[in-house]
Amino acid sequence: MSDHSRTIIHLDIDCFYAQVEMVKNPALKHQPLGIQQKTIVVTSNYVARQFGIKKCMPIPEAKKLCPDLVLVKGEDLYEYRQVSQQVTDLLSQYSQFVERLGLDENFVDISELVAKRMGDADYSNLEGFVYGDVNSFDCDCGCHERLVIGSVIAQQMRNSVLEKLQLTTCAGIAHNKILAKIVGSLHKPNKQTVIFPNSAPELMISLGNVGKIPWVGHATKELLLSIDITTVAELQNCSKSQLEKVFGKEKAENILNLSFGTDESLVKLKEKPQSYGLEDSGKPLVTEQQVKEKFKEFSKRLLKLLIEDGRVPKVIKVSLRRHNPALPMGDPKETRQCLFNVDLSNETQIVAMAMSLFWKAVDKKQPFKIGVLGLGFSKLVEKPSGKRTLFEFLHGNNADRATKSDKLQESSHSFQTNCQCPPGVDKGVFAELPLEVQQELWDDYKRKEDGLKDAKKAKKSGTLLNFVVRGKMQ
DNA sequence: AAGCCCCAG
DNA sequence: CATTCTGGGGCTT
Repeated sequence: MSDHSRTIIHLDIDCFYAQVEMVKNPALKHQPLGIQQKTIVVTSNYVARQFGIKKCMPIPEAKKLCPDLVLVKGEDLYEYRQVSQQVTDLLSQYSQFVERLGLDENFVDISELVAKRMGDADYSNLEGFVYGDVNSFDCDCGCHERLVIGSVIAQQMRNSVLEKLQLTTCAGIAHNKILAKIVGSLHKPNKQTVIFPNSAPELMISLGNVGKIPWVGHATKELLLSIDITTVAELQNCSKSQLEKVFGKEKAENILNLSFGTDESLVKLKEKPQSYGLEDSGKPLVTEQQVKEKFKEFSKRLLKLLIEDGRVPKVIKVSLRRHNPALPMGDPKETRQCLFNVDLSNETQIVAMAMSLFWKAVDKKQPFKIGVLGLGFSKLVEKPSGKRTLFEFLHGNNADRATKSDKLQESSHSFQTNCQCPPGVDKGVFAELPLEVQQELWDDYKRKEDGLKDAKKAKKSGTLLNFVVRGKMQ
């Protein structure tokens, strides 16, 4: 018998972008509402869905189905990202193990909280729907009691999200992630569903096509098709050796397990994002100036995100897709990235780095047509404490005038003794900078070098901590 | 470390 | 107007 010791909630915010817009403007609540990105409706509220509006539906088609459809632009995800983080923060009151999936979903491992409430009479009545036949339940490991308590906690969680953030949600409660995610989507919107372990194989079969299994995407589906497997039932009945014809040993076992609703993967510790990126697929860009303008806009928006995050990036990445009149499916993106060894100093410098990466991918002498352009930052490291970074200095973050001028004086005393152009900085750009700014760049570079070493140590001990706390390696 | 692919919403 | 704008992880070099 597999392990049922955990209790996991999957929480999914109903039609997320649309709900955020309805909170901002309650007049939209009773109108059909679609969120527009470029030429499509990416999501819609439930009023609009009654008209048959679907995810990623082209605007003209949506308007035909529902002439009164109200459209709100949602290409800048900034506000959605903020509300999403508020939800995750709220859930963190229930457990340190909260894992985000996109902006509108969270897994929460509430095993500890459940253990504390076991035996409390108040927590003995199941909340919400149950998938499968409760009477056929036959496991005596205590999972039934834990999941019932889990359903009560899920209801409290959803009440809390509704009260504090005015958002309705769906929840799935199960002993693992995949089952929690699947059952949560059975009753929508604003409902919750629990599944007991013995109903797992039946739930999985009810999905029908293997593509409905979470983590089985297009590529995996095609590989399964190549060995004549299209349904979950067929997958459950196939042998591991058959799967190993097209998958590696590990992946084969993993997929077979998933088909039975078996999933040992852990809910990861809540973490800040590992990267921030922006991209735009507007009209094709054909001149250097157009590309530069795009990068400038991205830089502004990314700087805002990074200031709020508080960490600084080590890597800058440019991504692009060449405009291709060819067929719809493929998304062959090219990326160029490099170490970004200094703190972000200003927009101009970021744009300059982005452009130099751009020219690594695109031949400067040839005409070009860029369909999608993106800019991102990753390898985010904590800022050294105490001293402000150049980044904050130039953006006036938490800086009073006296401190600023003190800092300049400090710098101007020492710049001649110890200052070079740090690796990763354009030598020409560096030479143009005021001497005290050059010094600041160099100091920041040295601090970052030290910070990186610390970060590596911290990562190792973090992993060890997980092992000690959870008894398993992530 | 860089670049691509696959997964998700 | 014709699948958007993200973010995480793995594999190969």
